[in-house]
Amino acid sequence: MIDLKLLRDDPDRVRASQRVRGADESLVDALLSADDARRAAVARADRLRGEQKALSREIAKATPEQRTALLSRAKHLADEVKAAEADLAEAETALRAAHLAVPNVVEDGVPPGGEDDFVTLQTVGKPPTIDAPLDHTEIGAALHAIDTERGAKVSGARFYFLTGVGAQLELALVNLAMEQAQAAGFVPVIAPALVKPEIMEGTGFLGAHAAEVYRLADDDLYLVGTSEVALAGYHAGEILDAGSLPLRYAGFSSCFRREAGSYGKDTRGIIRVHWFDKVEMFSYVQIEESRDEHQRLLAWEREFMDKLELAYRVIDVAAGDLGTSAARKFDIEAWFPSQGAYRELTSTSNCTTYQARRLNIRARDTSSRDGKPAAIGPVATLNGTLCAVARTIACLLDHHQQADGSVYVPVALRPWLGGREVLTPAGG
RNA sequence: GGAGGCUUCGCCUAGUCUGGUCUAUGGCGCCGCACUGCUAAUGCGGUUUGGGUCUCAAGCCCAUCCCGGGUUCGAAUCCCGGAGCCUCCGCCA
Repeated sequence: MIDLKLLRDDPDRVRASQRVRGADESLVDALLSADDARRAAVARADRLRGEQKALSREIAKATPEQRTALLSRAKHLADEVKAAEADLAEAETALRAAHLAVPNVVEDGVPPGGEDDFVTLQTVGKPPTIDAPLDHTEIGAALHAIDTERGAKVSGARFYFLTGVGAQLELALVNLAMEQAQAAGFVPVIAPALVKPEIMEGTGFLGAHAAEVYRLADDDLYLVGTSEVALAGYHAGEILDAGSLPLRYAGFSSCFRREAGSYGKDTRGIIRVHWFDKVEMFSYVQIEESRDEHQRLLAWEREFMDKLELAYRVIDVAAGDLGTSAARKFDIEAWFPSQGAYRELTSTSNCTTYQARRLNIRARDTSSRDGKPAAIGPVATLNGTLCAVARTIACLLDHHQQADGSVYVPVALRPWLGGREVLTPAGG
């Protein structure tokens, strides 16, 4: 949810944000009038409740003779209070709906436009040149590392088994990612993959992308599409000590996505699947720190790409392609030789205070008190992929394939793969 | 899955039976001030959170006793539903 105070003080800024997103500007005015309506309803309900309180105090002190007269007045007033409270509840519901409909205000400098209007910030490394490259499905099959046929037999389309060196690769990547995160000061976390509706809603995944999310109807729980959800919910409803910020967590969990509406896209292999494991970075920081933290998350993502010895580019995602919660987003896209294209491997978003407002996560600043009450305000939350395992494996096999059918193993991964420098097809 | 107990403003706690200055008690912690020639002791004051109003300062007002309903002029207190925690039984990796 955006800051209503900002909206009242500077509605044009919010309108401008809607414009670069290609979103509906009239939502801003709808929110403004819903805000006015709620405040009017609050004023009226508060006034009536005040009268009611005063009157009921009189009744408590009144003599039995006075009481009868006061009671009839009080009964009438109670009806009015009830009606005013009903109006207020309605106004609050309307405000919340209007509030949720407005996405985060984009950061200055975000490229305007849609999916294809990203700006490439940096290109790193040289894409390998291989004649007639195989794709990761073929390589994975030859290595007996990826079995999508049996994945389909057991669980359906977009499921897979990682076997042998494929399973080892997952563990190697997770270990490498967790080791790097811990060295950078992240608290390692194994997070639940099932969450309650209010947490899923608070992180913004039940809005426009609700169809992407698996729901367990019998238990009213949702399967997370990323551990961002659990890591954001971790401090929901809490007031953090500002002195303890930044708080950084590296969460490992399975991720589940229905991939509704992506039929026919990446149907081969494990680039786009219903389930995969992921190591996700998540930071809670003061709002003034959020831009710098975003750069740090990007730097840690790049560090990981460098360890995997991949050629990649960093893109500044255009406003229209940002999620609801994000004020800015950087993606890292690595080179897939078999596709002759850069494909997204990681993504980092600065959600500023938008997500924290929804989840009611605040910080108390006790540093500059001088007898004054401590300042309390929402924190900024940021997230970034460190390693989305399945897609990263797909990229590694594709990117590091050799002419002889073997796959080069990046130096950083070798300690977890028995020191192997190449992966060789069985029997080849 | 079955039975019982518990949930109060950071933590602990009084209050719930018997509805009305509960405008929520006390302790700890924390903040400020005073005093003693030092951050210890003592004394005094302050200390939930959100919202409304406003010369966005003080003040005033409203809400908030796990959550949601209900009864009532009036609910921390009574009734119904739900959540979480604990104990025991059952089941289970």
